[in-house]
Amino acid sequence: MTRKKITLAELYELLYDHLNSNGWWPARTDWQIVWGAVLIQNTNWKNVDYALANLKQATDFLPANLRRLSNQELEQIIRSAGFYVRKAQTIKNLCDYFATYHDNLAQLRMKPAAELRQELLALSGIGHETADVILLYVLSKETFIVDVYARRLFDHLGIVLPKTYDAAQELVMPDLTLFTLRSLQELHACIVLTGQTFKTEQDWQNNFLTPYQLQLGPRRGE
DNA sequence: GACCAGGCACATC
DNA sequence: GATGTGCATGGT
Repeated sequence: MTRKKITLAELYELLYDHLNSNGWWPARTDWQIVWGAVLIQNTNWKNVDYALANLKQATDFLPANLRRLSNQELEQIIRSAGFYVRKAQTIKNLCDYFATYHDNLAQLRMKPAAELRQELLALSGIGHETADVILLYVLSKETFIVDVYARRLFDHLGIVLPKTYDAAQELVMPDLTLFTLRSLQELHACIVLTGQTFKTEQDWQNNFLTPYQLQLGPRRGE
């Protein structure tokens, strides 16, 4: 059977209508999002939740308080999230970075997205995905997060994304012009939710997305 | 007990 | 640039 071709915007509408995304990164404050973005790297949310609860207790998520902790202390606080030596160092690196802006996120948001991305990627422990999470949810920059959930969903909709992060993102980027910051956050939330909703191959075989096939817009310069 | 979960840096070819 | 490996916990 042939599947109906839909655009990314149409896919977003389908996801929005069928899933209760409640649309946000699960966190109350900007700082909590930043630390959560690091802690979630190759881990599950439950383990991260334990670590975040400890971190809130110890620091209220404030960078100024985090800086007072030794690496060893921080490691024990976030231990449950796994890879804790590296993640503690990464959080410290972010603290140093934010310190150069006096922990003023409003000031950071005034800088261009490309510049911010470059600065974040220069920090050890911050890769493309983590940088994009911080850009999209904390620094109010419009971007598309290429995570395993996005790859999996696109795959089931007939599009295998390129292996390298930049190439994958570039392929999706032209279609993002129709999205607002808020809807891009919602889109990512919905995509994550598909991954959490459809776990087995069976789940993917028969669901509200089955009749559709994604068609992305032309790439720049083609 | 094996396998997995919203990565990343580094070594090697 | 592509591919392989170590990092570590808690749930199923």
